[in-house]
Amino acid sequence: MRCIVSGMLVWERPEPPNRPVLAPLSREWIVRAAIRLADADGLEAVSLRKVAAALDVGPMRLYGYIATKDELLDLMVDAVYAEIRPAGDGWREVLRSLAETTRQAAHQHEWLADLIGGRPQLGPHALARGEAVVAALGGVDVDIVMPVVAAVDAYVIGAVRREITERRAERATGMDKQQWQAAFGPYLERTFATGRFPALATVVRDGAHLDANQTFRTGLDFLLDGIEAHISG
Amino acid sequence: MRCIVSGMLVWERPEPPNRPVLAPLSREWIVRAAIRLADADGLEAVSLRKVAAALDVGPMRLYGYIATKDELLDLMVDAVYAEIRPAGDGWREVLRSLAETTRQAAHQHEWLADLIGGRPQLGPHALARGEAVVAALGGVDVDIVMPVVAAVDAYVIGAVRREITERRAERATGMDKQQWQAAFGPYLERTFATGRFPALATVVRDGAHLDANQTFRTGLDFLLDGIEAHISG
DNA sequence: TCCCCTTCGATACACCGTATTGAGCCGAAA
DNA sequence: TTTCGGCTCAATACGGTGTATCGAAGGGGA
Repeated sequence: MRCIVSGMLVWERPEPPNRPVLAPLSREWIVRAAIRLADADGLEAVSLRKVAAALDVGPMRLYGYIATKDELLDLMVDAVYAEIRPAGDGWREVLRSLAETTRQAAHQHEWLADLIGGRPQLGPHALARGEAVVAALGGVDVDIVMPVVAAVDAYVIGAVRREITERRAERATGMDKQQWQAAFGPYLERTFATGRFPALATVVRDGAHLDANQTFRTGLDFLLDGIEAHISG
Repeated sequence: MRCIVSGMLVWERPEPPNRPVLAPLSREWIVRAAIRLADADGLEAVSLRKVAAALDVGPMRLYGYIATKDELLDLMVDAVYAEIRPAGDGWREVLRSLAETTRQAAHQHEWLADLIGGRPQLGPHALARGEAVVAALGGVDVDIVMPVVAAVDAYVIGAVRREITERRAERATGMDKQQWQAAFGPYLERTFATGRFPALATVVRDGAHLDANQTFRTGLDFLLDGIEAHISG
């Protein structure tokens, strides 16, 4: 008697499940599949089951490469950090480039807005980004490099988050800005009509309305101007 | 035969489920219970089932007051915005107070870091906060009020997010800063020892290390200095 | 050739948000 | 006064989640 399983004869048994070629796998493939899902349908479309299905693999296979779903999210963020490489001459251009490329990355991967700043970034690509920034800031006093980079990072995180959030809200109601204003306009009109927010109403009605690019750059310029005063002033 | 349910006689039937006093409920109670849960055990401890249980109520009762869990989260954030009221004389003190009180709110409700900036804030308390800020900035050119407030908001969102994230990481590994450095120190040591991040290693080793308060205020001062140049310069 | 031991992935579990639906109550018609 | 129809409301049910468990399959010694 040789290796008869559960009493069935060979003929009755299905082909052995360990196909000679079991789908090869790697952390990178997993992360790429997850990013593909997130780019297409948002972060909530990323589940271990769906990622595994996209790779034609059982869900638990993934646990050979990652210990937890959070780790997968960390890897996704680190993969995006690989795209962020500030460039330019002088500290100001480097920091502006840092901010702009981060923003661009968030535009390409909107789910980044949900994760950025949400957990410590110690992955190789995040560190490489940090190295590139700090190296390019070589002329700056070593004692203020960290707070300066931290401030720019903080601003970018918050600005990107709000920008993507607003973009989603617009997309959710209709499709373009017209529809959004048509949807929320009445609510705000009604709210402002109560007279409880006079100053706010004035600013919203009379103030200049900047587009997303202008808003981001204006705030960034504020920050860089303030930094400049401490670096060269 | 009057009103006999499922063939049981009165004596066998339990007391009618519509007790004369069915637990009273309101949006505010629901939100308060949710915030209590989140304060105690983090955002992931907030589930409609647990909130309902805390109120001694069936989960579906909540849907009479909120349409979706996201709405509950919105209400939680708006409830915290009620605590945020900037004060002070002059635009600079108002904006600094705005940033500091927001940060304090996040310290009392760490889960705020997970939500802030993550969805449009149009609730009454958020609008009231906006009104207070804008009203206190009466002397500022109406065309730059919005970008200025947006910039400060963006910085605060990002800074708070990173700060809370770091605090959690420290708490997760051990309990205090010593333990954290003992846990991640070796990893960073090893990583820096590879020589791949020389500039970063230099800054981390030689640069001044600011605590959380100093880091927050330093970045905020950068931003406010830059704003000042545009307002009064 | 047999057996242990490791590996690994299918099954199972606890939990989630919420759609469905059936039961119970109220008001109107008979 | 009784009956019936519509409505409200919450218990059940459903499809999904992340991951612990564990039994089966394969490989390496004896």
